[in-house]
Amino acid sequence: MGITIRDVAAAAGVSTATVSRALRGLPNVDDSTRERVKQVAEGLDYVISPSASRLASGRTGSIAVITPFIARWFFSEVIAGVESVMQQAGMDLLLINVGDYQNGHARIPPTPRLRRRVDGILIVSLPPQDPDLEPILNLEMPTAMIGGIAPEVESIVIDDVAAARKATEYLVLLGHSRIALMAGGPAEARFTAESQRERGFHQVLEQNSLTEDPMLEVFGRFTMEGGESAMDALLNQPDPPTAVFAMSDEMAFGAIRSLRKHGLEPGRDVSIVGIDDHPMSSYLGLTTVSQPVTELGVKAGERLLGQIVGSDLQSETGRVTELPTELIVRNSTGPKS
Amino acid sequence: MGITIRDVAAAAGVSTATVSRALRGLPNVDDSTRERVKQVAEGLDYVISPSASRLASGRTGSIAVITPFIARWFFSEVIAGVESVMQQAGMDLLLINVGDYQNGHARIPPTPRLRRRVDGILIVSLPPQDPDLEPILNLEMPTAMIGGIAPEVESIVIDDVAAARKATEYLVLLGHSRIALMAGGPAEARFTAESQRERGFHQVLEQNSLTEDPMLEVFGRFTMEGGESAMDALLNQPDPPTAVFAMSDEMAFGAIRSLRKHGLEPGRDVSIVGIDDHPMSSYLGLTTVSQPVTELGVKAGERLLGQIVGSDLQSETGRVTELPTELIVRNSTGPKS
DNA sequence: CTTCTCGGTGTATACGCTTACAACCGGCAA
DNA sequence: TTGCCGGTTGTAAGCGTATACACCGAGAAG
Repeated sequence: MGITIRDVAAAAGVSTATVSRALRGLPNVDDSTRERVKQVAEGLDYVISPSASRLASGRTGSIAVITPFIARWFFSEVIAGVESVMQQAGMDLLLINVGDYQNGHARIPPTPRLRRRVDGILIVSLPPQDPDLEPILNLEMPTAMIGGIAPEVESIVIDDVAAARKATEYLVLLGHSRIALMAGGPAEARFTAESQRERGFHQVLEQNSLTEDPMLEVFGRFTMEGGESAMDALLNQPDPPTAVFAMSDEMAFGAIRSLRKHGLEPGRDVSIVGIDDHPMSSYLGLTTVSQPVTELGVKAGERLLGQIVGSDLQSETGRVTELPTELIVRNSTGPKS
Repeated sequence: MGITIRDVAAAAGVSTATVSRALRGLPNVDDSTRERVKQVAEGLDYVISPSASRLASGRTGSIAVITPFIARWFFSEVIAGVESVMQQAGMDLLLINVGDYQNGHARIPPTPRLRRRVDGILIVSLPPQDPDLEPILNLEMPTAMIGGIAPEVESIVIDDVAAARKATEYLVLLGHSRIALMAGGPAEARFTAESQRERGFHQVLEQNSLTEDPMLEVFGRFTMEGGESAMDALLNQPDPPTAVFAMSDEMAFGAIRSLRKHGLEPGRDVSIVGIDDHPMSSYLGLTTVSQPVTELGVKAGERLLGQIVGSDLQSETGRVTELPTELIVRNSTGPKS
């Protein structure tokens, strides 16, 4: 049915080996020969069979992207970034959604599916210490990670401690002293980023000799709804905070909504800072610490490709690349009244 | 390096053929034999080589999803839906981002990449009449489409005419007569959905004997920014509309922002209706016509799978499935003052 | 008892490409 | 003239699985 490399070889009057070499741009092919082969291949409308190529060469030409979500903003942006790199490199990307780790609905990471199927693995925002991840990391395959650091694995991250510090310091600068922390969930089973952000938050409190009130730590599951009810809870306390550092913009959106519901004005009555710079943030006037999300995907993709093609497995492994973040002041923050 | 089907066969004391049959659940294998083979395979930590399997069987076990965007809300939701189906079916999905058709930045759809690489193709929201799409549709491969209808291709859509009618009728019901239409772009190179929504809009105007003012048709490129400037333009007209039907929620968000910027209150001074029921819509109180986005992906995935496995190529082809929409009234709409 | 049927299994080839290795060829140094 | 060398090309052996076909034995049908 399909036309094969043999047809091309016959038509061009060369051997299949030469066709293979010519078409893949290998050296050791005479220019005129290569040109002729290309012409013939094009004329015959020949397209290589990936399965055959993969079987013969042992390279799969695809990488796996393992994420807890596909549709959420952060993840879809990251995936888009990775895709753009892989598209250029001619690599396929295999989307693997393991479900929401934090809430325990995770599917087990399908290690066996990966074994002979991909040349590299990109892990996005999964807790590196998760036991389910171990078999994957033990696969001895080029691997990169976004938003998490594991030994021997190349990582692309932002400086989450610094990001949290920027947010918190700004709130302190505005005169706030009762500052709430809106995390995703309790300390168990936290993403790396989450722990780091908490660390940065606490550092700043400490350096400014502010007392830490455990009542002011709430969980918003990184969703708008979660953020809203977390803020509700804060406002119902006898001595509510005057400022909130939310670990994500989406939680911050929820918090703002809660404020409005209680007749409070963000930036005047209560200050809110998020992290992300979600497209809606400028819309809602949310002060936030931006992170280059698409860029995270692009960089990680590039690094992973580097590992795969140039076998710099040795030199690159374990390297950590930090991408910059920036405080963006809008009007969800203001001086303590 | 890897262990192959031969190793399993030897260890289980059967032929490779039997192993192949046993592991894939084919009939004609004795239960006890099958069990033993499975045990051995598991014990040996055997995993099948997809490339070999694909080469031998001719099935690739993957489908292509062709979209103009990956990260935008609608598309990432659709992709998530498709992924969930494919994951269950053990199919890989190959993401192919062709870039923004409407704005002409499109990469050419990579037909050759598809030829021997996938068992089916899912086209999401691309204009079916686009000439670049023709080679893909001519591939004679199981194909499905979301948000577009082409002859001989199975389609999953919403009734865009009806959706637009619901939105527009509601505005008319509220007493509005100068109603603006916020489309994505000019009539050339429109998505199917876009044309249909325009049709529904005009139908309602006509049925209510409302005059159509060409000045009241603006373009927002389906983005928030686009919606904002389109609304700006409307408000700067000598006789601005009292209501706007936006073809997407994101444009409606922009429109609301524009209103606020001009000191106007949505729902009181100007009414706005969108389409989508984007998660932010409830947050912003946007009246909208909801569509089951993830469900579109799920259904399309299922139908495509149906074509691929059961060779009901004949019966399914050309079928159009409509998913329901619903008007959701919030407070961006109100009676004409 | 013979013949037929059919479930279970093995044999062996095909799938389409990559690549190690061998072969060839012209030029150039010895 | 001979030998060597590097660039170019061909030969052929896989890569790991699926599957058509042959085969075998046992129970059913006659």
